[in-house]
Amino acid sequence: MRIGELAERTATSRRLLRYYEEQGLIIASRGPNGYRDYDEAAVDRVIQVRGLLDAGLPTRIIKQILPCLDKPRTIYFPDATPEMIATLEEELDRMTRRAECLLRNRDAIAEYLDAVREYDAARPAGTPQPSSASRHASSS
Amino acid sequence: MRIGELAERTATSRRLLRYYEEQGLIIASRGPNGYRDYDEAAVDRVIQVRGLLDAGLPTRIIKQILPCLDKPRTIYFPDATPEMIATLEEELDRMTRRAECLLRNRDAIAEYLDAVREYDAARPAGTPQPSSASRHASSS
DNA sequence: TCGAACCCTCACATCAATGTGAAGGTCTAC
DNA sequence: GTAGACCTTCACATTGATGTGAGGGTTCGA
Repeated sequence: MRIGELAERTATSRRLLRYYEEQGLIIASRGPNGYRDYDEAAVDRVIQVRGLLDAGLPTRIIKQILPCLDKPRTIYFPDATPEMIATLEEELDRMTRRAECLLRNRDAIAEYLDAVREYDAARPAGTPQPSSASRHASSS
Repeated sequence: MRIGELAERTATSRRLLRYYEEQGLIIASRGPNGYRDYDEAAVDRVIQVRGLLDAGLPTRIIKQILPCLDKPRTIYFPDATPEMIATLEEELDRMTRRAECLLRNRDAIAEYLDAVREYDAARPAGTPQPSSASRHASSS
């Protein structure tokens, strides 16, 4: 498929696809006219890249870890340099911490929303609003 | 405490602290000389902001959700506009998806690392490396 | 054969999160 | 009272992920 289709199927701008290629995150063969040519797998690949990017990893890191994540359980240790293993371990850590933080804050938001919904349910439309509500007390 | 101490205690540059303040993420009172003056709670606050930032939320959003996350279970619904609730719900979703992606990829990396370690354990130093290993087959 | 809809590269613009440094005030200790 | 270590604001630089547009080729259908 050409870049336009890939862009549409991954909800990613052409510009970004070219950028990802430039960063070595995806590869494309070229037709005789110079047009990029992608295979089916590129769709998943792009989606994964976007996921990692959205998860906060920089392209530099994604490029390093991507080969280890190839879906068809390809175990190819040969080019796993110790340096790269170190990067992976580090990033694993960082991701875990990031996810924890994310979930912690997410739960806090969810809790808040629940409380708000309960409040709204108990006090349907038109109920007078207290101009300024309970202020906090204890620290940290 | 003054900005220097806060910077040290949160491992955040002074510049960034001023930036967060500019973005409305933290507040500081001022001494008679114009120096910023932070209370104990600022430390946690900054750490939380950094966490959210690291989790991928832009300052714009953090500013909106931060008041709902105040630790001492402060329930103050009055200023929870419907618009803000919507933002929260949206962000909640986004965070959940982000966390999922993060964990999915983290697990994939962990799995890979485990496999590598097993491989290394079975084949201690000096074992000949196959120049190029198994390539994948199935698609997607 | 013309126009629309693709594609290419190149390059500059933008935005958020940061760094860095200049020019200057304040506080403290010697 | 002066040096050093703080602080202030202002402003420009940078980096990574993107947008946008110019200038130009290709493909295809009317």
